[in-house]
Amino acid sequence: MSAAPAQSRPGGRSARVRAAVHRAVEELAAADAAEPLTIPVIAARAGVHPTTVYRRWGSVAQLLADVATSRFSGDVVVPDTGTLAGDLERWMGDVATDLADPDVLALMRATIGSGPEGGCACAVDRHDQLRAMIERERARGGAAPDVERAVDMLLGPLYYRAVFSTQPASPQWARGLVTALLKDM
Amino acid sequence: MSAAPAQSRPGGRSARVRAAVHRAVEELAAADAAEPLTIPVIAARAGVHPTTVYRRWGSVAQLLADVATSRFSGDVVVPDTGTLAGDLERWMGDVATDLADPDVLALMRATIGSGPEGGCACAVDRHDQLRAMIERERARGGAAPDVERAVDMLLGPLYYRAVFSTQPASPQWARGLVTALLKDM
DNA sequence: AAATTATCGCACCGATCGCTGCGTTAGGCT
DNA sequence: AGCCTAACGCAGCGATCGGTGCGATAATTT
Repeated sequence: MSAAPAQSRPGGRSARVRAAVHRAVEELAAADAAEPLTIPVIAARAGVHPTTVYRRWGSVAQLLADVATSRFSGDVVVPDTGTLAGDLERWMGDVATDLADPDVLALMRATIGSGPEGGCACAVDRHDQLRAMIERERARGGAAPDVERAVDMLLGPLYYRAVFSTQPASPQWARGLVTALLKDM
Repeated sequence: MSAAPAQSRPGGRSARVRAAVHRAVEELAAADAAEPLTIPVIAARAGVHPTTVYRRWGSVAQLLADVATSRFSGDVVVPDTGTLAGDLERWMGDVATDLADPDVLALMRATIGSGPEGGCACAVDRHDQLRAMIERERARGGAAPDVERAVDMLLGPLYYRAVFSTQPASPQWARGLVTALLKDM
């Protein structure tokens, strides 16, 4: 007998159920809060029994955090154009394009409202990506602004417009933030 | 008989009930989502019958929007120090101090999650205040940055840190954003 | 291929939610 | 002071939610 044989089973049907539930959450969050966004509703849309959702995730807040973490990680890759300005401009354009989708925004809003950890789950990955680009530029020998300052001047305005303002955050405008950041340093 | 005698009655008990419900929403939102934040719970905490809340507000989303509009309007006054830099620094310090309260943050998060209009309800007043200060400086004959740019560089980082980051937004740091904005223009 | 067991579906229960008549209280006006 | 009616409290009604046993299914290992 072994010590710990196989504690988890992440293949096949489990993965399929997980994908269906994630998709249902995104679709329901996109339907501007007309749907109550509760576990039976999510399960019904996913074609899955509510019991499964209760057992795997426990609460809507945890489910939303899981969905947000999956959604806001990995779909934007860190570019490598050779210069920090080029990297940042391309990356900001991609992030802005991703945030232009109303469905993505709705998911983000719902996640923020679900708990204190929700907001961080939407942004930590972007934070890490930004730090990676800046540290790479420094390793290359170039001058780069502080990560903290870059977050304030790039992610700050972008996410503010997405959540708090009615003004559109176009990729062109987002790229303009990069030049404003790199100008005075 | 008059045309429209008295369609509303905002005094006395109605005002008292409104204040109690608003207070209950703020307190429940501050109790980090452990409470379900539903109408019977809000009414019970306010010492008010649930029927009243259903009739006056209809849904939790509308109630939250009402509370947020009341809370994020008027508690910060537009200063008048004579210079734009002085006005902005004092104002940003006040706004940052207000946002440092975890209860205020919890209310903001819940409002954002309640509907697409929630985010705007938390920021429109600050937007107007910022525009007022900038237009006053222009009427004074001085040079002032674009309102749009000021929103991006001041409100953007401040609200981003409040919602998406774990980094504290101290009043000193918020005042520093003003000098960074006014430096390059 | 057979065994093992993590995972899912089904039926069901108590609790709570959202909402609606109806009577009562108390602001606002003459 | 007295009337009028907006606003509130009470009782109760479907409907739905969150959660629990128990058997069935299928992913993984031997």
